[in-house]
Amino acid sequence: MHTTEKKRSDPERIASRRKQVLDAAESCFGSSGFHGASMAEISKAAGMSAGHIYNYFDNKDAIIAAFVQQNVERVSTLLGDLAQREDPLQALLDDIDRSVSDNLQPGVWKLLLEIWAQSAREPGIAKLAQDADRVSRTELHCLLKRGRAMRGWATDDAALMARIEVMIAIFQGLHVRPILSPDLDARAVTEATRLAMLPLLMTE
Amino acid sequence: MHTTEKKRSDPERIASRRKQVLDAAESCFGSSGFHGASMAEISKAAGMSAGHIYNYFDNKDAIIAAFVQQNVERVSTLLGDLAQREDPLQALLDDIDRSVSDNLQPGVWKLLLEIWAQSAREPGIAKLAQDADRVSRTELHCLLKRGRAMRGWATDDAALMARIEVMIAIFQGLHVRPILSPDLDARAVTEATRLAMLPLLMTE
Amino acid sequence: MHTTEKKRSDPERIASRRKQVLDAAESCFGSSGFHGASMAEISKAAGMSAGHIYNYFDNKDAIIAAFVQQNVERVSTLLGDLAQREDPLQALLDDIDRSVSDNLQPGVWKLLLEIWAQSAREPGIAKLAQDADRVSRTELHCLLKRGRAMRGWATDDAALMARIEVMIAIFQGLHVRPILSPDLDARAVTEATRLAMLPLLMTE
Amino acid sequence: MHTTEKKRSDPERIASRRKQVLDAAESCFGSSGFHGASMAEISKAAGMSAGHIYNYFDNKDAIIAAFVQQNVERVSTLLGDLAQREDPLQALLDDIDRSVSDNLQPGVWKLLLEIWAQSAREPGIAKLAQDADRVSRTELHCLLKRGRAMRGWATDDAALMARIEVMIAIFQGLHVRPILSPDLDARAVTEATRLAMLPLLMTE
DNA sequence: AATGAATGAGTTTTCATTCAT
DNA sequence: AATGAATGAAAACTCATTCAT
Repeated sequence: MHTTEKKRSDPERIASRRKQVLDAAESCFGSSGFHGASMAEISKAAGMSAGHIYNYFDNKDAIIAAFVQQNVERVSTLLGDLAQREDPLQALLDDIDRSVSDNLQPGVWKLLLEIWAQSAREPGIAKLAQDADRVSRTELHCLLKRGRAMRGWATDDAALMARIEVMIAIFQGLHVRPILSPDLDARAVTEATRLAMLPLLMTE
Repeated sequence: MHTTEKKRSDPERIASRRKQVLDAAESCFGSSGFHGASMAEISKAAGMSAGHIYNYFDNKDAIIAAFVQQNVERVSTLLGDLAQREDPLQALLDDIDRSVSDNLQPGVWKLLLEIWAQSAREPGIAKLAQDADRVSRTELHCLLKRGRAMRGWATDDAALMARIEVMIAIFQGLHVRPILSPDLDARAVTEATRLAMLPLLMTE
Repeated sequence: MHTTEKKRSDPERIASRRKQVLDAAESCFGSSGFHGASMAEISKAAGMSAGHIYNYFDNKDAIIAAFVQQNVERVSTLLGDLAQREDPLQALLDDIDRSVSDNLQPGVWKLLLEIWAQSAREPGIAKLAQDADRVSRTELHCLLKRGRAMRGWATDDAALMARIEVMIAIFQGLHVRPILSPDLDARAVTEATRLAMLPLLMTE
Repeated sequence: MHTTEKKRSDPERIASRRKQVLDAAESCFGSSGFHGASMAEISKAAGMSAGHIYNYFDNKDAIIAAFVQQNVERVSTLLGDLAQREDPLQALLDDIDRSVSDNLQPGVWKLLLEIWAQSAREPGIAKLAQDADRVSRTELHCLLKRGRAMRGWATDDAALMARIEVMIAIFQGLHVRPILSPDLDARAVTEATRLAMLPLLMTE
């Protein structure tokens, strides 16, 4: 049991255990919300005793924070893809189909709403979310600036940033729609979204 | 006992007491969220014992429900104004300045997020919010159809409804932005919003 | 309103109000038990505000006590009837039919059980019930002694009192039976009761 | 950790904890009644925090139910003894001394009254008590029928069952007597009880 | 005499967190 | 490393009782 290998405590075992907890938390938070999910529930889903979780996280808030961190980082990944593309403006337009239908998926918006609502209450959570959002905005700003440069358009940084705010608003707003309008027509909404995005992206 | 006024029992005293509780709840919900706000906290803010609140509301959920109801009804009022205007399409465009800065007000978005998150969890709350949203959508649909008719444009109902979804998404998304991007430039965002709204409103 | 008559406060109006409350209490106690019946419930049944009841009773316990008092006194009335009869032993036997079916009535045993259980907890209530029971026992003892004298039987007071205890036990036990054995055959039980009573009454 | 014993988790530790709670409940229920006994009181008597009790019982009602179940089962044990005896009729007569003095024990009748009163209110409790009572009646019916057969007596089932009802009524009534007549003469009552039981048991 | 608004103490119950093993 | 028994603080809610009117 203690030759030298595997079981010996620290390096990646801890990371694996934390992931195990965060995955369990994701499922619990999704069905019950941050408050509604009890440590007992999470520990059962994680296949780990409640007490043991405290060896990996200081307290429940730390789990929430780590979970939020993990989720706000996901967005960056998406932007990374865009950065690879030749013409980012066109790429964004082309991706609208996929983005819209992604955003309308339940299970996604449930958790995002939970995160946003929590950000509105807990400054600590707000900071995490704001930092990630700022990074995304900046990255997007770079991309778009490049795309505009390709087309020979001058860029007013403040104006472009405002357009980015509205573009993100559209997608984040689309997260809210399925809650309030469960029967919306996803295909038609995709069309309309493209209509709104077009001037934001393709106008000098 | 004085003239005819206040004190003796039922008709509007109850309404006034309920309002007193709902106002207190609004402030507590705003700072602590639905779950975080305790009845003790609310009762203190309402200047009323916790036990007494139960003479006006069956339980805490009933307070939340009444609060949500009150807030989702506010939107209808706004649409009522629009209905008065001669050219609703133009009116919407003209109002963007005000709408955007309204949506960026803190205290508004805090509570709306709370409501949306709660709708994602509690079917009862979801129903309230969905019903109100449906009414607003329908009303808006009427208005826009009329505006389009004035211009001699034909209307594909499904397509128009999808545009409405996106327009609402923009404004609801703008509620989320100040949480994640507290330093955004409201003026510039207003401009960008107009840019996105234009094709949704003014395209055949 | 204040000529001299009626409304002028004290003498019997108070008694009438108290009765009004006690009647209401009887119905509430019957359906909810002493603890389960709230003052609000009682006050509604009495057609009187909760606060006003406190002008006639010091507190809820006083209502319970008065109610118990009222009920334990009822028994005395029944014994009064027997005292009129020429041959009390025979009278008791003759009355078994009626007594048994009385005791099996629901609504009677519910309240009696409540009273007995309360007596087992509250010494104050116990005293009321014990005093009334002692009076009944003594009265019954007199009656039976007279009946035995008529037959020329000598009486060992202690032994006769013990028989009385058992006779009362039979009837009080019959109060319990319908709770535990809701389908019992009342006619057949009457027969069996007579069988058990006979030696207690008619043996030298 | 020592040998094989106690400490580690489930099988009988839970049973032991439940018993610990039920014993505490017995003492609290005895002095304060089901309603009067608070979880705080019970938890103190059980030497366990109130919250912890909820790991063993769903809620207070479940404690009451388990307690009632435990108590109504006790009766069956007594009947089991009788079944062993050669002549059950004679055995019942012989046991009257012991049965009567058992029934007059305080602490027994307190709790039984509580149970009966609770049965009169809560259908769930009523069912437990009725089921146990039915079993006892049936068992007793068997025994007596056998005893009668030994003597060559024919048995009218309904009539015999009615006698059983009365016999049980006598003993259950004797539970009530000490509350209302605390100074009764136990010896003399035993004699009188035998007098009443005799025709119920020994008559064709 | 009468109301019912208002209180506050007390109830059951939940749950994050700790700690002996 | 891992458990889960145990705690204690807080939550929502109820209700007898009081008191201004």
